[in-house]
Amino acid sequence: MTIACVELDVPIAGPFDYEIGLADVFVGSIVVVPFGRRRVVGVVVGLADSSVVEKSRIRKIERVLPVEPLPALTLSLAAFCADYYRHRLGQALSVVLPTKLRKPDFGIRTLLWGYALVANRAAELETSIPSRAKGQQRLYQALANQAGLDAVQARVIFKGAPRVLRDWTDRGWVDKQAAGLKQSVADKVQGEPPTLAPTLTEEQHQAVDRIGATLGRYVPWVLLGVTGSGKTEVYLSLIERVAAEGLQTLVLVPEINLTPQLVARVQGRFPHLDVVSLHSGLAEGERLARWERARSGQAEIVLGTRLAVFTPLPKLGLVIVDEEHDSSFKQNEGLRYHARDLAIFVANSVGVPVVLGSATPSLETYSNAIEGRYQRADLSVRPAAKAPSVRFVDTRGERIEHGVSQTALTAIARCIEHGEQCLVYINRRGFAPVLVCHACGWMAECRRCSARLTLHSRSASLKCHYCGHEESVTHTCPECGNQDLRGLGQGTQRVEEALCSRFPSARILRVDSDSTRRRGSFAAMRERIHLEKVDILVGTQMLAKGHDFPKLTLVVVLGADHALYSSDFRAGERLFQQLMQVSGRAGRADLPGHVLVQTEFPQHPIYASLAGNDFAAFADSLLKERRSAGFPPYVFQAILRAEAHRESDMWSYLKGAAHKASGTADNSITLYDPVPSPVSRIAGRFRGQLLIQASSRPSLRRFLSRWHPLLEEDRPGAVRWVLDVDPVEL
DNA sequence: AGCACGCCGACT
DNA sequence: GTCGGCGTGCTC
Repeated sequence: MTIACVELDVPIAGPFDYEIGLADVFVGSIVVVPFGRRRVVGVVVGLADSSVVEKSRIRKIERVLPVEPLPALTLSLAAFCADYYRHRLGQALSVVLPTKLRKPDFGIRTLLWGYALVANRAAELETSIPSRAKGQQRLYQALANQAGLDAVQARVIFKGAPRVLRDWTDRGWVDKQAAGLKQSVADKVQGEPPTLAPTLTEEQHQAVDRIGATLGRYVPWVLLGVTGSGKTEVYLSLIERVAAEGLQTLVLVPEINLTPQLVARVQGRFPHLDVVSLHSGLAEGERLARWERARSGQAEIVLGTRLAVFTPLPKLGLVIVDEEHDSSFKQNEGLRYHARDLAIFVANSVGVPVVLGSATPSLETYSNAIEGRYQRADLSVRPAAKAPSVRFVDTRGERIEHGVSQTALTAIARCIEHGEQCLVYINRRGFAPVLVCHACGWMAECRRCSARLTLHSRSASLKCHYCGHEESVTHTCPECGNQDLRGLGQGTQRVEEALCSRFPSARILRVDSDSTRRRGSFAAMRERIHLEKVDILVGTQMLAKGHDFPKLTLVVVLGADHALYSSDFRAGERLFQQLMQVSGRAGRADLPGHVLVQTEFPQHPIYASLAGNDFAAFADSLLKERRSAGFPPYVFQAILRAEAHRESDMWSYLKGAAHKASGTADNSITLYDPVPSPVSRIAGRFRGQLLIQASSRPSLRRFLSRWHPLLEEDRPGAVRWVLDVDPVEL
């Protein structure tokens, strides 16, 4: 075994062969190798006695990073990703590694070096030491007597040791080797007050028992629990059982500010267990330290966003995906994976159950449940509250004031009078305010993107949400010279202003990404809401998810209809999920909740299902539609996305790709024509896409494995392309 | 992807 | 005369 096959984070097909030398190298070892004129980190994926590469070209592994090799499961997960999502293995492996481990200099500073005399040159070294240099002599004696020293010991013997040892190493008298890792970053222990497990409801109990009975083998579960039914309690009970066996649980959560709450809850419940959370807000060192705790098996509970699915867990006993329908589990750049699907792969490989929890599962998951591929456990009772009543305000028959109907205003007024809290929820998608000329119809658009600029009245600026471009508001229409430019559309700011003037004495809090950034942390806002220092909350997306606001009894939904116009076939599904989620915020124990949805289409089937609080009816009707229209989950999709500065380059590339596809596809594949992307130009690049549909997952994979290698052939240099397998957004 | 080599334009 | 533009070619 003199050759290591190493995968690198480079866009060329690997693996690359390297000579092993003296280092201890295993499959899974993370190594630093010379590559061209630089040094890069790679992962050893194989060992061999010989290589087909010409001997003179093979270089040597520089060093092995001072961490344990990646376990086989992690390697096979990366291999699956590479194959399924048509990505290079080396790049997939790089995604798996914590960022700290992607740097060739990792461990140079934290590494503890060991020094030993080079046997046949010891005499030479000894004679070189001047008789005055007592420290050097002591150092030499120690090296000779102890057959080796690490840097810390050496320093104790003689303060100038590091310098001298480096000098001796350079002269070849002393050998330097990694002797281990310096003490790792200390973990922060959060002092959460311990909480007791509540008594489970009959339904929760049943769910725990049924799922618990499948521990130890791969069984995919859908936990369909209406908002407020206590899914988390089911998770906690299962985690407890798994931990009692000495096994680990992986909990995946959406990418939101909610993670700390869940961590606190889990830690509070299991004060004696090691709970590790992994999310994007962590410093690199902290992330690595936590990753290490998970990888070593020390942490019993690993809770994190999509990236956490790659954490090596030696004693995995259970996987939980909370809010499994959430689109933040899909990564939309680089390796375009779906963490929920990978969680299923992981559970299947290890042989443990996976629980997909949601009040509104994705149709993919739901159809798996009703067709019996997944087991299903339902929580249909809200122990703490009744389901909210849902009403619709037909905006065609109403006077609308800054986007808010009279009916809604009246309801808000009544809510405040009762000393209760109210949430005005704005469906943000494409709902941002724009600057419009009322004389000629001109709208402020981004010069580099096919998108309108969003008006931020507070900063008097126009911003492009796609390329980040920002300019100040003009007061004169560039088309017709008119001075009467106005904001159109209900941004959260406008609604806030309107509500302020209508309810001058009410305490109004706006929660969106802008206001959160400016007014401090999200946690502080939650605190205010909890202490009932807020009467009216105005916000988007951020407010929809899993917060328990005690006095919230009224939810007003604005801009829901936007989803009904969308070209994305999933828009309806997403709207329903959002509305169910946000309605779930309303009402607690003794205070019944009300939801008011403003719409021009009160009789639309989506709204009817929402009023009945009936996910099943909604999902069944959508599934029927999807089946007859030939959409997922009944077909399997991939999208080739291309972009170029010159539109014609992009089109000719996509047409070429379509041509290659038609030569590769069998009759299970449907090829569509290249079309412009929904935002057809971003930052000056024209974007188009080509949709592929297959009647089965295997046939899609077969097709992609043949088509994908052709996509790089005769590509005009200026064209960039990516393949998105199982796209979530069109 | 990086990184260097290389071959043409406007500058101290 | 050089600094620097990005085309093109290579990486075990």
